[in-house]
Amino acid sequence: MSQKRTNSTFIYPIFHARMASTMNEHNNQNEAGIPEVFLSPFNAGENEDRIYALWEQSGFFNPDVCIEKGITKPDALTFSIVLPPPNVTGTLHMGHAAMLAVEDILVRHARMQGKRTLWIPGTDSAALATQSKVEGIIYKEEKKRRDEIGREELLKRIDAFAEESKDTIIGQTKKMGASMDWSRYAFTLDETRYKAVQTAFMRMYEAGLIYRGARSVNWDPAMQTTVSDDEMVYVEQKDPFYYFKYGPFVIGTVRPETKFGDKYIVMHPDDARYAAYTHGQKLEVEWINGPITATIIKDEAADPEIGTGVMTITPWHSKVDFEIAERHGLDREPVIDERGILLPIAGEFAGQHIKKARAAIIEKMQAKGLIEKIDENYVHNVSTNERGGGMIEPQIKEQWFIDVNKEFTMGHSEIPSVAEGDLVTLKVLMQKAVTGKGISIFPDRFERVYYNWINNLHDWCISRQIWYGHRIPAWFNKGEVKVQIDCPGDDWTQDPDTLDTWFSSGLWTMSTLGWPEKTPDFETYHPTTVLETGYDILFFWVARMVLMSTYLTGQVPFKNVYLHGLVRDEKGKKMSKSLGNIINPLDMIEKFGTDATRLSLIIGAAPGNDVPLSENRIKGYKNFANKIWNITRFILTHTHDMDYVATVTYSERDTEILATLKNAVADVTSEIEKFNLFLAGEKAYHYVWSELADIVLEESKPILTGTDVNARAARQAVLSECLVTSLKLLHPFMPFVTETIWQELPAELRDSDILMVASWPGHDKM
RNA sequence: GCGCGAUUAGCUCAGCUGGUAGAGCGCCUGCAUGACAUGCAGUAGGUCACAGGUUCGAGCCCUGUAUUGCGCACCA
Repeated sequence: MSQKRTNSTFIYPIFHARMASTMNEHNNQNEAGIPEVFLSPFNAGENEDRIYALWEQSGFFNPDVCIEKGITKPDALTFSIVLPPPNVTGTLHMGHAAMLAVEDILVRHARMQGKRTLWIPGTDSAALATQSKVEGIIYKEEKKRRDEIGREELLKRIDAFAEESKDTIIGQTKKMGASMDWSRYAFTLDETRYKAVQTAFMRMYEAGLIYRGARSVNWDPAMQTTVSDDEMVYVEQKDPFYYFKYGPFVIGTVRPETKFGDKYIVMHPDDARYAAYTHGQKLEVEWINGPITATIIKDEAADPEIGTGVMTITPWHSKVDFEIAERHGLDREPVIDERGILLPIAGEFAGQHIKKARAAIIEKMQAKGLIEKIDENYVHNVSTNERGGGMIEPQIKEQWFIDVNKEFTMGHSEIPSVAEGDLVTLKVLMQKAVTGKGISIFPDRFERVYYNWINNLHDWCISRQIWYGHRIPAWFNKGEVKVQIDCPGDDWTQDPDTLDTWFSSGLWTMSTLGWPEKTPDFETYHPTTVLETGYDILFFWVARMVLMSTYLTGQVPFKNVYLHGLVRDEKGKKMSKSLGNIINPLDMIEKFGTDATRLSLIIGAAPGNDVPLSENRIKGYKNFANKIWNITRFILTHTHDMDYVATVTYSERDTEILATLKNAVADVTSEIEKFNLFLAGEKAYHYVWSELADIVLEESKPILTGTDVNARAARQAVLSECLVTSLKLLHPFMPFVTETIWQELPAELRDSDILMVASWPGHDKM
């Protein structure tokens, strides 16, 4: 097939001798003077790895090299961005692909603008997720549980596993064309990052912002660890709802197994039905395991509208109950242990697992006549652990917390609307970073979501009972606690707990740049220019980085936040294994090329909106890559005899074409700068296809084959300009096809050997 | 319950500070024309959810309603 086409290109026998010497050496040309590669359609698979290697070897991913080689001026504006580190054990999915596409576009654009551009790659240990994955493998293969393996051995195994799978995700990231500076690769658990975590913990502890206390936490009995509020998922479930006779009252519950020790009866102070009872009044009631002395508590937390308006509380196993108990200084007692086994307070049921005990408890209560009625169709939400899916059991436990409401005096501050010496809290800092415009969030409606979340924010429980992660720099000795990095002495043992993975993630913009040391990188690139991540991670991560950075450095972590949407299937459904609708980015790259895959994730994907993806969509952009290829072929075919130094006189139409081109450049540039990549991509696409190819090329045919030498020369110059500029314009979006073409262009047309560092059109190097 | 969105062509969505409705895909018709059939030329298809209001003028601004998605809280 390509053979046939070769023959068809013999039409322009004129061959400029000058051209031959200026062509790149590796180019094989046919007699028409254009590189042979253009005679068959663009083949992404044949070129992508070669092109990525070319970029990598050039060293230009590293801004220091760009300065060294004179590509970037040392005093140029900076553009910096940190990669949201994928889990070290993960594989690339469409969400990553979308993220990499967006970030790479921003980065390539900035680099071409001559900015001092840094994109730092890294991976996340993702403590809980990784440990549970490895534990799962070990259990499956060796039938061994955590305790049987031991801390040291398990950590060794996890490290090995992480090291092994690290290369997978890195390799896949490169496939997407991501132009990151691999020499600055960071891992959340490496030495520099560990030091940042310890330093942050120490400083916040010394300032009283981290404290240790016994509070109600979310306990996962399956994974044996606390879980943060944000990592809980609520699942709707139908359970019987029991109405029990509790003395003269009727109380309701779905969880009879927690009720053994209930001895406080809570009612709203204004509830007329119970006006006869007074706060603190005691009465004897017959209960599951015999008589109990109950106390009346009047508290507004009791909603008169719900059930009978009366409830008993279990402070140890419920957050709300815990708060009521706090308010009134009530006793609290555990009923269920950390593994879900009933404690001695349950009498004859002690030692049983709650799941099995429930039926027996109900049976006994039935026999004692304590059951008023049972509603079998009660639907309620139960909380589960997002990672692993286990039920969450509130427990009171001694843990480490970050106090978000404690007032302190602000130190050094570069945050707008926060001055040194101001009395603030962490919550206030998080708010003011955004209200003061130190940080802008795109799309801006998420700023309101962000405030909403902060207003509801509670102290953050940062300790986890898992082994993989950053060890807490705290030491215990007979009830005494010391917070320091080194062991204080023989009698001291380190807190076995590790930190919530988001604690270290919160330091990411800082730690990747070398904080707490005052490194040149930190001085140059912090605050970072933009943080790009999914809107689903606004609370987990974005807010935590703001907290950490504003407090510890007096700087915002980033000036802009770009939130992308979720990649869904073509029907708008979430991609999941169980639905079998996952589109694997690597398959798509294989099938349609990276450029097509990238574009399909950009065009039509407004920030903050979910993007429906289908193979068909990607295929459409593959066609576009080929279109660019053929535009090049056409222009090269008609310009190979061009005289690059001759002055030409433009016709009115020539000038108009160049003006249209200039407009397109201005449009695309301004949309990128406004973070409207979906519009920028669409406009570039539209210009190249509908304007350049469909109109300009078509109308140029008679001129190029005509006899008017001047008109022809002028149009040749115009088309060359259109081609070069279009390649530049498209490069951030479609780096591979544009660079592949660039490498084949005559030297006269190029202002740089590598398109990646060519100058952005209409933009002199800064 | 509180908050944030969405509702525009068959589908997925754009539409910037109000000025005659847009794209991609799909559909239909024609076309192997020397860049490209991974293509070209064209056609059809919309009371911009509904009801009011502001305005010379509203898809866009205001009020309300409906439907729908998401987040948070509650969940005795």
